[in-house]
Formats: sequence, structure tokens, C-alpha cells
Amino acid sequence: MKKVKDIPSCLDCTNAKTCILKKLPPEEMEKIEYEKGVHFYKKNNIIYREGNRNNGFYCINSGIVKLYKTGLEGKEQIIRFAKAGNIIGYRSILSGELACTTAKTIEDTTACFISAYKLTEMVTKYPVFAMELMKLTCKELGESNKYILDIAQKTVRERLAEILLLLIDNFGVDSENILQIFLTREELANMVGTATESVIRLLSEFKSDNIIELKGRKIKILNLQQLQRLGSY
Amino acid sequence: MKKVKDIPSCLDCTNAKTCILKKLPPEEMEKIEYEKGVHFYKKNNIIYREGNRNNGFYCINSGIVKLYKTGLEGKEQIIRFAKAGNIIGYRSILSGELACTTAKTIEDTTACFISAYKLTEMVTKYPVFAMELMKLTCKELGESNKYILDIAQKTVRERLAEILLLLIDNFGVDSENILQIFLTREELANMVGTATESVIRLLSEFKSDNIIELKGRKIKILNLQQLQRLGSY
DNA sequence: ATCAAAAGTTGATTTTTTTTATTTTTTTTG
DNA sequence: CAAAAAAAATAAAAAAAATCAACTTTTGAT
Repeated sequence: MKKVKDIPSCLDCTNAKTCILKKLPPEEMEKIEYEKGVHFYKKNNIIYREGNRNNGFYCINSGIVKLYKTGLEGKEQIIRFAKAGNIIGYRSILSGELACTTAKTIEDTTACFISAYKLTEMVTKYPVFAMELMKLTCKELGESNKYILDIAQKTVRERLAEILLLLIDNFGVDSENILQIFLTREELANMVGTATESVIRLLSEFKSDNIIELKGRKIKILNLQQLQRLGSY
Repeated sequence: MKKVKDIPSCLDCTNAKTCILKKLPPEEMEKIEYEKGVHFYKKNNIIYREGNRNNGFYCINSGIVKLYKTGLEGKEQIIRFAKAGNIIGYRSILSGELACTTAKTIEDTTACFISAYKLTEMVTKYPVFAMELMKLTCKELGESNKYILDIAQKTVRERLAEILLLLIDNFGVDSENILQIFLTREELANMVGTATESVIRLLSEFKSDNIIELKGRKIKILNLQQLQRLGSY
């Protein structure tokens, strides 16, 4: 007897450790189970757009989403990535503003959709959840503030090193020390806040300094310590 | 019959319109009245330091505070300003982290101090307050994210124009169109994220383009429209 | 498998911005 | 009020990064 696979259930979600929804009491979890929607997105699809009014938020079940703002002439500035267990799209609901970023998948992604109404209800009804969500938001705010400092004061080289370290932290490396997120050079540039050519050039430099090894979009970390020195992490 | 002046009371605080504490029920306001501390700071004094563990937050009663991160070689990056009616220092309490910025007065300032314990109590007990605080945090997050885009993609000239517009929004102009916050060129540079000399040069340019007029730290706005065009606001 | 499009690479050039150095002005304070 | 300190202004040189242009490789769709 086989259960309908692929449709994620909050109750036995494998992202339980990191997911904020687990801070809700079990009876509430069950209710959400009925009310939520489950959405599938192919790679490179937009979940919501900067400027939209979100009427709900998303809990990533699997896949990776990039959150970016669009600048003049359409250049993307990646603000952060979201992976399994993370929530996205809640900021604008809580602030009563329009979405400040566009959310686009960079891998096939499954996400649960929970309505804005439900979110405010959860915050109002469950102080533990409210505190936890507040904690999450405040951490994000701290990270954004750090980002401001970095972009304002560090060189492109330092920032690239730091971004690589951040990605290692976030997505880890496999047994061969290969970073487990595969971004285009352009996406890396859009994180660092620089031109694609600059990223290419610097990656080559890191390679000739034996800090990394490149194979297409795969980045193998050869010398973490030196990378940390470069990013003054 | 004269009351003790200078000691601000939440109950008849003149910043009532903007202050988040006003979202608490009256009986709670009265309690805070007894429990809070009132602190006075001279110009250029530090309220708390980046890396500190804050055991409370501050509600600015009068004055202006700059919140900045310190980068390599001690260069400040101003993240935002706080004025009467704003609260500072709450982020690290809620995230359980260390303070991510230093708070320093740029004018004589009076601030009320409320303990971390009280803050969590307020969030847990009063959903309306919790929602309002969440809203505030999420707005701040949106602003920080916008800042990232600007610093990453705009030129120094555009950023300076935009910072001036932001300051006008925040602190207003008097009847003579003079911006009502008086920053050093260095502080402006620390907001824009550039060298002091660049700010000086660009301000001179703005002046010769009849966009602004300078008299020491006083900046008179002559052509708001053109400033907006420059900052693509 | 082939073709077109997208992504990646490289070198040369130009622009922007920072740094350094020096002078002038303003502000502070004894 | 005057000396000292801090801030502002200006110019020139150096460095960092962006842009431009040409070309190669990879990827995805038919």
C-alpha cells in the first residue's frame, strides 16, 4: 500500500528541525494541514514578484529559491536564498507593504502556501510562535545590516570570498568539498553586487591561488582558511 | 505649582503619535512608567556598543541617535538614524544575539530604558503590541534590503542624492528649506558608504548645479525635483 | 545530433572612486 | 579672544571596478 507521495505534510515534514511552523501546537498544525496549499515550481519560475501584494506566505518544502530586488536596467541584486524549512513572503504581510523582493526558484521547488489571514491569526493566538517569528525577522534584519556594511566597505574580492563562505555555511559541501549550490557566474555577481566579468576574473584568481577548483558551476573548496582570510570572516 | 519637568512621562509623551508603546493598554503604560529608567546623554555619547548584550531597549524621547556598524579600520557605516518616538536596541533582544550596531547620539538626547524582560513580557501578553512591533521590524527589514540594492548598484552621486532625500523625509526642512539635521561631511560619507572627499566634491557639484546651497553643515534645498531626478527616487 | 541561445572567458579601455597631500575654513575651548 | 583642533575643500595620482568587444564553451530544445 502506497501513500500519495510528493505531497508534503507538515506533521511528518522532514524539515521539522528548522521550520518555524513546528512552534505551533499540534492541533493548529493539523488545521494548517487542511488549509494550506501545496505548490510545485519548476526551476527558474517566479513564486511572487517585487511590488506584488502577497496574500499569503510560503514554506519551502524542497528546492532553493533566490530572493532578489531588481535595480535600474533590470540588474538583479540577490538579497538571500531560501531552502527547505525556510519561509518566504511573510515580511510584506506583516509590514502591510508590497513585496520588496522577487522570489524565483533556482531548482525545482515544492512550497506550502499559507494565507495572510492565517499568519496574522497564528501571530495573535500563539505568543510562542509570535516570539519565534520575531526572532527570525530580527535575525534577518541583522544579516541585512551586515550586508550593508560589507557592500559599502569591502572590495569586490573580499565580498566574493565572504559570499562563498556564506554559501558554504548555508548549503554545505559534499564529501569532495564541493559547494552544494550551483549558481551561474551572473548570480554570484548579483549577490556580490558587481559585474559578471569581475566575478569570473576573481574566481580565476582564487583558482590560480589554489583556494578553489572550478568545474562548470561546481566550486570545490581547496583552502577554506585562506578563503576566510580573504573575506576576513 | 510646577511639576518636575524634563523627566518624560509615557502617559503624556509628546511623541505619542509615532511611539509604539502607545499600542499598550493604559494600565500597562502606567506600570512601565514606574519600571522604566530615564537616561540623559550629551551629544556624541554612546548609548550601547556593537557586540554588547543589551539587557533592555530605549525609547527616544528627544534628540537624535545614529546607529552604525564599525568596519575595518574603524570606518563607520551608518545604518539608520533614530529620533523622538523611535525605539532602538530591541533587535538583539528579540533575536537573542549581540547588538549589531553602535548607538551614538549626535545631539543631546533623552531616552527611556525598558528592560529586556519587560519587552518579552509585552510581546507575549499583548498581541496588538506584538503585531505592531513585528510590523516595525518588517518595515526596517524592507528598508535595509532597499539600502543593499542602492549601495550595490547606484553610483556615489545617486546615493548621495538619495540619502539627502531620505534625510529630508525623515527630518524635514524649515521655512527656509534648510534640512533639519546637521551632519558632518564624514557622517554623510558614512551613510552613503564612500570617502569623505567624495561627498565634499559631490556636494560642491550639487551646489554649482544650484540644487543645494551650503553654509557649514546646513544644507538648503533649492531644487528638490532635480535632486529626486538624481536619486531616481 | 544539430542548431540557437545562453553562459562563460579574456583582453583592452574607460570610468569611477579612493587615496594622498596640502591648504583653507570653521569650530571648540581654555 | 586666540590658539588648537577638527572639519572642509581642492588637486593630483593611483587603484579598483565597469564597460566594451570579440570569442569559446556549454546547454537546451527540436
